[in-house]
Amino acid sequence: MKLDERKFRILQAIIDDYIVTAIPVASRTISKKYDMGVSPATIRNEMSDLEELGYLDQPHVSAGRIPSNKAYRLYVDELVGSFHLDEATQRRLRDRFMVRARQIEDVVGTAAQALSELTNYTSVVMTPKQQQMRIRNLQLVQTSSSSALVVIVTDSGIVRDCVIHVHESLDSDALYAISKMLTERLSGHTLGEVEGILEELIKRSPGNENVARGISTLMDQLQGGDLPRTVRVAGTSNIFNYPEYNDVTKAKALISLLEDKERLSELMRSRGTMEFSIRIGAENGLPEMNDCTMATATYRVGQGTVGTIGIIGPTRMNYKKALSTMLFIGQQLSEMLSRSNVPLPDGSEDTI
Amino acid sequence: MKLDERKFRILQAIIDDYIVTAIPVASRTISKKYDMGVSPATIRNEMSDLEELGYLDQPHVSAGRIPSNKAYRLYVDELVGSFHLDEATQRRLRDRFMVRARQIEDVVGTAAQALSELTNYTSVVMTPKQQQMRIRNLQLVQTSSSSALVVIVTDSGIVRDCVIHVHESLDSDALYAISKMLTERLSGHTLGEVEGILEELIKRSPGNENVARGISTLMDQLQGGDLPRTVRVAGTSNIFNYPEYNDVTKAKALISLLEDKERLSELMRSRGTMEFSIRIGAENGLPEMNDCTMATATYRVGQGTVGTIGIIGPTRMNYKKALSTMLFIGQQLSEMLSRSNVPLPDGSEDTI
DNA sequence: GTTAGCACTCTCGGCTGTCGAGTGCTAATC
DNA sequence: GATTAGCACTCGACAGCCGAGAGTGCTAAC
Repeated sequence: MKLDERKFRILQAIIDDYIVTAIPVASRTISKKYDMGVSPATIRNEMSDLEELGYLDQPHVSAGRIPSNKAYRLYVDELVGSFHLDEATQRRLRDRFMVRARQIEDVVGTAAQALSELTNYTSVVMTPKQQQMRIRNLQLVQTSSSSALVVIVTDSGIVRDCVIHVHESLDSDALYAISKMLTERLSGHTLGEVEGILEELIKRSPGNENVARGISTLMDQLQGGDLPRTVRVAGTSNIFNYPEYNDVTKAKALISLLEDKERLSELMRSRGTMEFSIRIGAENGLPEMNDCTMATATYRVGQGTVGTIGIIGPTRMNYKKALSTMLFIGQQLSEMLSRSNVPLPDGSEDTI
Repeated sequence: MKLDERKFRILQAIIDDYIVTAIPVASRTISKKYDMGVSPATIRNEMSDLEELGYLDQPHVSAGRIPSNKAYRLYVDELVGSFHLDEATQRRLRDRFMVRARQIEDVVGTAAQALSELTNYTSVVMTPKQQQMRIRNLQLVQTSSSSALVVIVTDSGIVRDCVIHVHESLDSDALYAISKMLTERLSGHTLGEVEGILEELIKRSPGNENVARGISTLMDQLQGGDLPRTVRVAGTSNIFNYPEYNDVTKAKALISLLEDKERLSELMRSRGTMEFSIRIGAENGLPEMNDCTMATATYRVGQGTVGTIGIIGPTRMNYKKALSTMLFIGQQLSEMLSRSNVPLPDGSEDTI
């Protein structure tokens, strides 16, 4: 049996209907509401075929049909490429991203917020691995007589910092001198390369061992090799908008997952670096995500560095809207973080 | 009718029982389990009196009694002063706070996490107003040819930063010179005083107007006058541990509140600066908090600056445990943030 | 003042019957 | 051969009912 034109249209209609109503779709509904030009009985025959083909499920014999995950898969595969966000929303989003970026976490927070508000689903945004970022500037700032803050500015204007111990004999001027020296050596290199360079530095000028080792340890932290990267979640309570999560234990399981940043970043990391990925229901591989779809997309910071942005919603999510919003925000994020100058709004007053 | 010794003991027993079981307490339970030495019938008479006095409610005629908010109020008032956390937990908590503090947000995050894990309730921690913090050091770090990061280190080792525009003619050395000058002028002053000082600076040396104005605008932001201050929430999913929130709509309302940082900080701000405050049910003034107790305590950063730490749980919360944990963590937080040196763990290697 | 005894009330779970929605099948029709 | 009308059938949702169990309030006795 093949999936001919009409079967496909019927399947599409069923999915469209189910996405908004969340109740099993009856043959009569399709026949009337979607103007198929055939009677319910015919639709029923087709539906029966579709069920046999694995595209439809039937909760019980006297209920309508609901799309199976296989159906959603077909549906989104068909959809791919047709994602376009209306101009008005695009404009509004662009404005929203015209803010000052400081720590990458802030930008990521804005993105998560926007994404969940626009889609009404829960959004998850993960900061990228930072090995590929290039250092532009490094500076030590005295925080007490024996500690200093290392501030690293990367080529995309992103700032990272960390407190380290310093020897008491080093005053502010000495730290500045060290900063200049380090900036000279390290600028243009990626965070990933720093370790090697510092090692060499230690070999060549043994006097500075401690400086180098300090920075090196710091780098490890900043790269966050195996550490859980920062994950921002927004719109958690949105899951209650969907009857799928009227069941308290289900809701609890999902919310617990959203709170567990480790598992969540594991989940997102497993998507690899494909431009985008959609996992429907069991494809996610987690029991608490069995009636969820998680869609993710990557964004770029500079060259080669990727972060992940995603949405979590019921399998019957409004794929078209959700995905186009997500992809657009991902683009915006990439653009904003890859401009070598952090943009400042026009008319900004705080100029020195 | 007065609340004599025995009535009080009975009330206490009812509350203790209800706190753990969450089911209405029967006269027989009290008589047997709490060893009152009188028969259920006597207890019933007393309970009847207690109900008349407003300390007990009865869901329906053939159910046991549940404590009213008035009862909880009496109970916690009686409890005040007897909060003590066992040594083992204290030790564990102290260890947990022996980490590197950088941004105040990080410390606050740790505190929130610890509080929710230990109590099994939801925790909320708000960063303090920062007007009262004293500047120790200020440094400008070049982030691009036309922008710089202002890093401010306060007397408690807390770091704040912000990006500002700078004139293209200023190179790294020039920025360092400006930093030194500003540090000299501003160190020892509170963030709140900066504005005045900068104004004077502008008057005296008109050449530097832009510098000063830039920093001043920044200060406004950092103080966050009326801006919502940072609020960290942890253990959201804990609310599902309590049958009070088996109702999805209730859970949704509360979780939405927890997500709305503006309302949440408003709620916490309204507590004033008392050492601690406990609001039971309707005392919170929000419909979604009607079966919740919210307990808050203040913590200090340096002198005069206070932040708020709090827990949200069902009205029948385990007050003794919850409050002693909260108060202890508040203390730890104060201590850690008020030590003028940010502590570093022993054996730390990253020393320059 | 305390308590035993008992009638009374109310909730909860299980069971039943009805209603309505929707299907599957068959036979007639195009 | 595809489509459709008609009808029997199935199943879930819902309301109503019943009995069991929990717990009280009251009364009368101690």
